[in-house]
Amino acid sequence: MASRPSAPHRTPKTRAAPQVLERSRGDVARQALIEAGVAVFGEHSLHSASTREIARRAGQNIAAIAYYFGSKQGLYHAVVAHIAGIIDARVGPLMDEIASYLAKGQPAPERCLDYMGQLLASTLATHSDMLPVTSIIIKEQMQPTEAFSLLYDGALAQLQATGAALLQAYCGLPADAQETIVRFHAMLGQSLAFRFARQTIIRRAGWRAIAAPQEQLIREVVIEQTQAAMRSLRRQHSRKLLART
Amino acid sequence: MASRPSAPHRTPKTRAAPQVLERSRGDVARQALIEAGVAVFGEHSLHSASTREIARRAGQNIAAIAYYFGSKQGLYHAVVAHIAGIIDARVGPLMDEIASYLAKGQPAPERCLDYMGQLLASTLATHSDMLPVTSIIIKEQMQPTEAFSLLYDGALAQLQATGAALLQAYCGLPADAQETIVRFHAMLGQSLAFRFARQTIIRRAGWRAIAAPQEQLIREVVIEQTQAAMRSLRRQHSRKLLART
DNA sequence: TGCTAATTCAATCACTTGATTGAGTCAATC
DNA sequence: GATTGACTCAATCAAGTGATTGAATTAGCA
Repeated sequence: MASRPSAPHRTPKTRAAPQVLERSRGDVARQALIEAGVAVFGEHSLHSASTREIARRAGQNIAAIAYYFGSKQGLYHAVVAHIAGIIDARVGPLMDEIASYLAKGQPAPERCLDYMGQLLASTLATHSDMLPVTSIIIKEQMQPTEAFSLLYDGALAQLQATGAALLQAYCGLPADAQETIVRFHAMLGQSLAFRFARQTIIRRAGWRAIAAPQEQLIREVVIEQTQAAMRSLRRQHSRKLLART
Repeated sequence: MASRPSAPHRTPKTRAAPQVLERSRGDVARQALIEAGVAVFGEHSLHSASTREIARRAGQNIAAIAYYFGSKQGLYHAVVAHIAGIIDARVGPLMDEIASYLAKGQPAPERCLDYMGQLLASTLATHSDMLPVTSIIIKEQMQPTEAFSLLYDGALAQLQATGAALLQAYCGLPADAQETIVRFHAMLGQSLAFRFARQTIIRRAGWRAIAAPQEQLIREVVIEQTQAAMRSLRRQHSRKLLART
């Protein structure tokens, strides 16, 4: 952790908002390293990814990693935070809209069904650009490092909460019940299967990749099956309420 | 690939059947290396896993890896083949039973529903013993090596085929249609979500691990939601048939 | 222009990696 | 009991690892 006397300005954390107008030379280098990091950490594990490879792809010197991020691990954390930002940019607006809709009270059942479909569809990031992102996420799922919290707190928790809220609104399940949580996670799994069990579906279906037409079919199926499960659940719940009176 | 003159006997492939009565000294060493390999390749990637670590855990000398498997990659292939055997041992008998039941013709709808539930439940291997296995599988899904075929041909293909056959029998979908394949993969995803998106559900639900009570709840939810989707699909199909007449 | 801080660079460090080697050990067979 | 082939071992190799260093370069401001 010894900082060099000539460079005491290391940024503490690169947080969100990778927007336009890159200012200093350093910001360009930082951004290039993070983007190269996404690619290389996606292809290799945290340990086997080589800083030389990352620097090479970013067009930077190896020493730049220590200079901007302190260490390889520091760069990795910046990469994971960057990914949380990507996810949030994809599904954040929708989640906010759903939250504010539900907050108004008296949600229309059909609207809830539709929102759930949109929510699952928005997690269906099968585009090849998202492949290294998916790869890093799943490594953190299976062998979480301390960087997992960046992902969870930064995006995944809100996704789970939104799903549970929709199940409560539509099916009457309490949003914080174990059953509700498990139900939404299983529904989400339908979508995740095409990102996480990627090679199996590609081989089995004889696809070369998962492109627009494939994603279209997947989206329809996932939405339809999810809504079927939700409708069935809603009927069960109504029946239970009737029986009680 | 130069073989040593004093050890020209390298086994070509360790295939399945890791049954009782280990004979020679070599078989014990081989087995120990494969089991240690499952653990270490589960925790690290193919590249970052260290042969020294594997040998240490197996209680073997490093040179034993080259001796028995030719190279680190040779050991890795043996490990993946071993995993395919584990999966097949878990779900193979059920798949065979389903296949022979369907082959008899005139399958009972309720029986099909039940089989699908059993099939998905059998893929729900959340026990901690299976963690490194799951880890290796998912690495092959995201960045397949040539070892992926061992997994796919050895177990995954039959699983997919069995699921599609059940969907055909119950819902009337053609087993080899894209839609059918995608539908079963999505259903399977409900179960896989608890193995692949492991850390998210553990955090979200506040679990310490996924043990028996958790697995019980997951199993019920997955089966119930899958059967709801299937029933809905069956109704759609019946309606379509009626409309045609 | 001159000064200073920010940034880049090649060189180097100690360390780990997979693989190889040849000598050594073991157990079975004659 | 010697011989043979299967197996184990410590030592060693070249190649690659993350990190560090101090000098060189660049940019911003006076």
